[in-house]
Amino acid sequence: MHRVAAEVAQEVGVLLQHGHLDPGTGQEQAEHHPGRAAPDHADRRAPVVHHALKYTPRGDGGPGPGAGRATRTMYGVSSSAASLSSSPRVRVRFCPSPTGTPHVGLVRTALFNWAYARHHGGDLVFRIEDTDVNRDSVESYEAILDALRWLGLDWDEGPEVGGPHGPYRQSERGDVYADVLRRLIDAGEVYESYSTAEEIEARHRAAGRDPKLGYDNADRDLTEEQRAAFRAEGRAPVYRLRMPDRDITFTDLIRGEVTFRAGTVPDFVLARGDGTPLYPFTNPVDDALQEITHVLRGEDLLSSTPRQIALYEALQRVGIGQGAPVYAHLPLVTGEGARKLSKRDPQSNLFLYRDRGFIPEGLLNYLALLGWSIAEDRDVFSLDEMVAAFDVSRVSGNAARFDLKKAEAINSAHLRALPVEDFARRVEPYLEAELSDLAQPVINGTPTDEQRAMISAAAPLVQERSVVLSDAARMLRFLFVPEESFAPDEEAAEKNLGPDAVSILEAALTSLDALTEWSAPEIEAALKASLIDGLGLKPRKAFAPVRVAVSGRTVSPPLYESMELLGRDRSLRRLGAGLERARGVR
RNA sequence: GGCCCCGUCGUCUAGCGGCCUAGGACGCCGCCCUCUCAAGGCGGUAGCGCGGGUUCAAAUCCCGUCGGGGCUACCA
Repeated sequence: MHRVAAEVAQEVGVLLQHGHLDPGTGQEQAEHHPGRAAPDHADRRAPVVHHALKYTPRGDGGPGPGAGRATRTMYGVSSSAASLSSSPRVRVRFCPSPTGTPHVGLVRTALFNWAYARHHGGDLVFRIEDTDVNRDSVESYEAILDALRWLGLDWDEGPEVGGPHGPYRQSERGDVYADVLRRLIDAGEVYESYSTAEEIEARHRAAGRDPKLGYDNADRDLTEEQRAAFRAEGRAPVYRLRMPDRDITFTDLIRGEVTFRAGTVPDFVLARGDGTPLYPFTNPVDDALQEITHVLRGEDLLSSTPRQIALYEALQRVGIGQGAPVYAHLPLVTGEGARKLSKRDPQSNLFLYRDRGFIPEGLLNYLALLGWSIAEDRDVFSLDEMVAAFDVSRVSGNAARFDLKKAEAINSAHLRALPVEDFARRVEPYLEAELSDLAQPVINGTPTDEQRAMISAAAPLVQERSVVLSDAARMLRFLFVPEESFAPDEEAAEKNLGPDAVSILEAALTSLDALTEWSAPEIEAALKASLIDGLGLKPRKAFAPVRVAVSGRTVSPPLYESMELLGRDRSLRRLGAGLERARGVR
């Protein structure tokens, strides 16, 4: 499943074609963050390298992805030194927390980060934010890896590929956070706070303020005596960052300038009393240490940005990182009722789409449309085209509703565009699943040569009638079901294999039995002669019982071709069985 | 409640002061094609939340208003 070196190398080829640096965006970075535009690439890395070396990756790595990685690095070096000095190499990250099943919103974020990195010839860092032992699971972690591989979204640093800034799982970075926290405390940036939620609320009420205001910064200036007294009571502190007493403004690539007024963001908790680091702490710390330059994330995190910016500034004062990255807050993906799509929402489950037979090309294309458009009059495009065109500043700011119908339409366009052999190969697992209800498995992992030949022959008949791969599998089913297991769909039989069908099936059987050559054109001629001309029926009426008797369904591949593929014996036998049913014998 | 974001067809969007009697796509409706279902072809339906202002000119800029959403944990 994972990309082999050749594929990676191929993709680097694509990068070489499309990966020119965009001078416009480079310029913007420098404008938005003058402090970041370090004159010298090496200088910029210097303070961080010290830290990275101190915490060498442990279990994370294995060797890098060999040739592919080397090539990519060479590419990075070969992009002109001038552009490197004026705009630092783009480094973005994708940092899910492994809770629950991968979510389409999560994938959209991954896709935009991936596309941004590839467009700019930069790096995508994949980091796992598993700091909540109560919610994280290995199943979820593996599901995320599975999802990214299935989609073909690769990463330059992270689990399984390693990299110079590991470990890439936060659960393995405890000593990093402990050390950083120590430095922030020593520098007076962070203080111990002993207030309980009840006490904070009580203080607000006593002062006539809204009790829901949140923490009131009351422990900012506790004396050592006061702290000792709290400890003597057996209370454990939490560690809070001292927020600056001024407005915090940043320029969001999608939303423009955003300002949070001084005093509206309370001092927040970085770590529990026992030292357990929390997300608002670990996330910026790792972004700083891993030299992330651009943060593309969901709008739900917009309101935590001022806290993070304050943290980056504090980190910089203690010699860690280069201040805040550039932000782009992507619009939320919503479901019914304009609400944020949640993990509880069934339609958010990525694997549901895979199980139905969405293909990565189609799903990714649709997800890209949730907030971004490639051109005024176009919405079907490849990943390569997206990489070439992607510009995060052109992403829309409004929330986007996930529309299954449109997703299906985009997917079917990609499905039809597949080379037919490719399509046939991709149908195989779905066909296996389609047939898995039978007592004897028909396909076991890999189809036999004979089965493959049948799939290939039938693929052109179903490819353009399928929206998802499971549609194709369902239409192909009748070709693979053993005769003893074959039974028409009950509902279809009810409607089409009744008394009316007797004369039709008799006539069809008679004319087909007389054929000396079993081919689609011969079958067509025989059927038309006996049913349309002979019985004087409308085609629609005439062919329905034949279709149901042979394929078991009212929806099938084209009838004559289907019968040719099924073969003379099986076709006639099924027509005979259908006739018996129509006569009420059965 | 507070802070912040957003507001163009039912949905996703194009639009960055004149090219807009607002373009595309999905959906929906009709017709054509037709052995089913699709696909394909042709046509149609439908939108700038509201009110002020700036301007010769506003969907586009400003203000207000209304509406929707997000966040508001010792989760991420």
